[in-house]
Amino acid sequence: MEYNFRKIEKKWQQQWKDSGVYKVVNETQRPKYYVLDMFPYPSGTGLHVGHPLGYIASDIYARYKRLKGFNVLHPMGYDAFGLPAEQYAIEHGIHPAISTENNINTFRKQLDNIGFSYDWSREVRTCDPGYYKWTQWIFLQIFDSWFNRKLEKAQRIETLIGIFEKEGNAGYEIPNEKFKIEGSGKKHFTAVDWKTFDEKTRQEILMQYRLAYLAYTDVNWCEALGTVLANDEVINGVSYRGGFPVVKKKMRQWNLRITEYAERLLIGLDEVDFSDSMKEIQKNWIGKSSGAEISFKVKSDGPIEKSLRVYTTRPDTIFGVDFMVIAPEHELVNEITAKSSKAAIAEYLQYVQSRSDVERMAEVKKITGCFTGAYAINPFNGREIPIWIAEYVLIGYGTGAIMGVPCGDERDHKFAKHFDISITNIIGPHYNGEEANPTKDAILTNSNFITGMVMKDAIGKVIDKIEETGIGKRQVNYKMRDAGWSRQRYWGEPFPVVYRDNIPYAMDEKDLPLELPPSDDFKSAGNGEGPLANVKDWIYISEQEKRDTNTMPTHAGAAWYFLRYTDPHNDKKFADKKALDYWNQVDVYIGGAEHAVAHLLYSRLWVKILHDLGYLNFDEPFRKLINQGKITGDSRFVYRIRGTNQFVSYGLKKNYETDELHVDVNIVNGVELDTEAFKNWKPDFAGAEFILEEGKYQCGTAIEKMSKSYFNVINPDEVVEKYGADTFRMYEMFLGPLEASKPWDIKGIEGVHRFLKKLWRLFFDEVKGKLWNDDKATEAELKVLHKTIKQIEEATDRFSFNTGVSGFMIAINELTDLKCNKKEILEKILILLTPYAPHIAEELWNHLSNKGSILDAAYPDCDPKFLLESSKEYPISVNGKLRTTMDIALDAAQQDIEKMVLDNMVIQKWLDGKSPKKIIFVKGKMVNVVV
RNA sequence: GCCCCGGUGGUGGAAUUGGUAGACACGCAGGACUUAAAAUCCUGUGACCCGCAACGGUCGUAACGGUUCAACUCCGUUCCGGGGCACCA
Repeated sequence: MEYNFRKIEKKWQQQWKDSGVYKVVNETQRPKYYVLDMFPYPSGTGLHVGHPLGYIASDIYARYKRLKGFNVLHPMGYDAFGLPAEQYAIEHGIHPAISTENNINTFRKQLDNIGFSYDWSREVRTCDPGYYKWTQWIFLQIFDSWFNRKLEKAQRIETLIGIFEKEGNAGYEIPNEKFKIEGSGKKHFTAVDWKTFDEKTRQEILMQYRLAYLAYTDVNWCEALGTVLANDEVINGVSYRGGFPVVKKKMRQWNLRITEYAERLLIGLDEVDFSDSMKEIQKNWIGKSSGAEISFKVKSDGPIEKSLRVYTTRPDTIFGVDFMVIAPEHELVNEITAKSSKAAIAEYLQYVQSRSDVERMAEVKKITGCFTGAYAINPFNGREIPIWIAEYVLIGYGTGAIMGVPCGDERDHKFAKHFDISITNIIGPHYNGEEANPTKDAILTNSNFITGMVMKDAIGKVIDKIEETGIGKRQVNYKMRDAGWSRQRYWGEPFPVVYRDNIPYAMDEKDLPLELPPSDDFKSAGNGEGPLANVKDWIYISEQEKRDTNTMPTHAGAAWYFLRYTDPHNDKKFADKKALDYWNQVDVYIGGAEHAVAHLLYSRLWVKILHDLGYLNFDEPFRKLINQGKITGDSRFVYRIRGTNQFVSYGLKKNYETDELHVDVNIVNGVELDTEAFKNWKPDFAGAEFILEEGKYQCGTAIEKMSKSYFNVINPDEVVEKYGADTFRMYEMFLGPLEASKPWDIKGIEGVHRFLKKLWRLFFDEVKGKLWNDDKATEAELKVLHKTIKQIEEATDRFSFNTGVSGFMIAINELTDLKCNKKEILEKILILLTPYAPHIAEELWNHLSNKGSILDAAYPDCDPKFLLESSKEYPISVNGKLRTTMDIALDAAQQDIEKMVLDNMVIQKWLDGKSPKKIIFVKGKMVNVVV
């Protein structure tokens, strides 16, 4: 009987499906464990071999935890809203709902092929009204909340109204500094004021506090896509999808006030187990810096009433300030510009306006600026400091104004040199006159009351002083901006609000979901409005009532789907509290690093808000995050001699003028092209002629992203067809560490396949049939078994699945050498193997025993007494008896050791009078003693 | 420029807290079975030296230096690669 993996795998996949073994219950005494994959966007191209890498890892871990006695939640679903489906609809006239459904079916077929243990009864799709009802509902909870800075948590908006009615907003600063109340023009109001405000004013004020709010903001507008993009969707001034230009545009948009959570998002990183680089990316994105805000009196043609506020992280350099720079958009520009400078400033402002973001970003090194003719007064020594405007200072960060310290900041130094501003040296010999030195360790010179102090110590002293004198304050800033939450698209969640008098009001919960209206017009309606604006009878409910024409970004559905899996069919709540409490945090989350910023931050934000509002008893969604590496493609090229249909082999191409063309990797064996297959590949190449080297056509190679257009995509279905799902699973793991990126390389797969065949041969012989017996296992065989249990368990525990696979190979090699066919041993090996290669394990288990499904087996414990040989300690002879070092180390009497020690001067030196804990032997010689 | 991660045979990669570096696999070479091939199995495989032989010697984890009885592992400097951020004051 031979290893017929096709038959075996089909049989068991069907059996698992029919028996529903992977269905998970919420009610049980067993401890829970939650293993989650990032759910995929069901693209039209299907899965390639890179996608399942993370899914296989999580499946192994989920199955492993199940064997360990945990009740494991291991679900899968689809992030099914999104731009590509809509683009596809515009190009091909197929409704997004239909193409998405088709794509999901393809995905599902491919996933089923690999033998995953998902509980498909819990599948979620973000585009399903039964799901996005709750996305909308959560959005309304966010809309209905504000962030209480005193308690550092979100609260219901009613609590804020209560405060306003009692005491006005005195202790509760409006987050947007620039906002002014209509009519009064002020930022503060009393309880009495509040009572006099009309509905519109009240709603406008509340909007300033809501965690989901409407505001006219500069958004990243992409004309080609007809939509707004979030900051993280814009890369170097162009859209991340398509690479189209993006410009700033003021639009009334929904935003999430994520900035209020900046500090908690930062602190929360300490509690979770993410990789260093992942934490680093999030920290950078949040971009916390601490320093001080300082006010400077200003003088121009005459004294100016308003003072200039600057933000600095280095108040210690206050005496090295040689100029000030304010952003061109700064509100003081007009007011302070001296008559003599008016013309020059106007010209400069015009220049700045003409510059697009792309240009500004491309010419970062270019130094431009213009003197305003005004001066700021250094409050400590009265020195007059010229104020400039320059585009390198951004209006959106800090106060939009900086103090220029050329000896300590590189940009400031270049600016000073370029405009010939004299430079004050406050760090003595640490400044060489040629380039700035940003040190914090220098001793200050020329610095009034802080002269002689070390810079980093002076920071606190200066801040204390400016707070004492009331000219400034300690200040923490974050780079992170609020998240734009409106998209001018059709295929997303409609905003569950109704506008009356242009004020948005939350829809009643019982009217949710607000379903997308049927439509087949997906082109943007122009004027910055999305396709929904075309559906007039949906948008206009009545003359007074109007809906929002935008939809939410795909991040919305993905920001909470892991909560829905706990109770996916609930139509009364987003999930039952009991289910949420039981399943709690995701214990292990596996997915790509590309979601580091957007998806993870928004998920963390939503969970924190839901936690603050009392819906969850945890405030970080993911306890541990693992980023699987990408599997890249291994492309092949052919070289066509220009203007001909002749193709020249790689080694000879330098003799001709050629064009490099990608060729389908499936018709190349190694680097050797199958020339007949090539002729049949595309009609253009039917008459191709080849210039060969040594009778073969050699292709060029390159490692690049796996993509249809590079013809380097490997479909997992083909690999599974050829070698089987178990081989595929083990091979993807064997390729290397889960987190490393690596090119797809089929060469090694034979080795893994051979291993499974070798395993099979321990059970079956083609001639003799079944081989196993009930004999008692020998000491040597037990050693192999227990060493293997230990190794696989440890490897699996630390997600080192590549060493796990190796562990099996070693075990099978050793058992083959021992000719071990003992049922007692083989049974246990099969249990260990189940997470990695479930089909073959189940099949062999079925032949071997009548104990039911292997999926119900318990993970075996390893017995330490068999592990000695596998440890790094070697047996030696002491007084004629064979002892292991572990024996010796554990021996309380220790007489033998003392005798040995007396014989060995080196050891005596190491021991230094203490008694040994552990002795290390190498090849029977003692090399070290641990005391 | 700043921040994070990494660099081990021909290749992918092992080495859990500093303790036999190179497990396991690929590839390669040789052999067995076979008319032959495939499949399977066996042997060898970091470099160099010595030798009839050895469980013989020397070197060796990007480079140099340090700590230690002992360093792929810890510390310092440099080089290279990958990722992130980037006029963020």
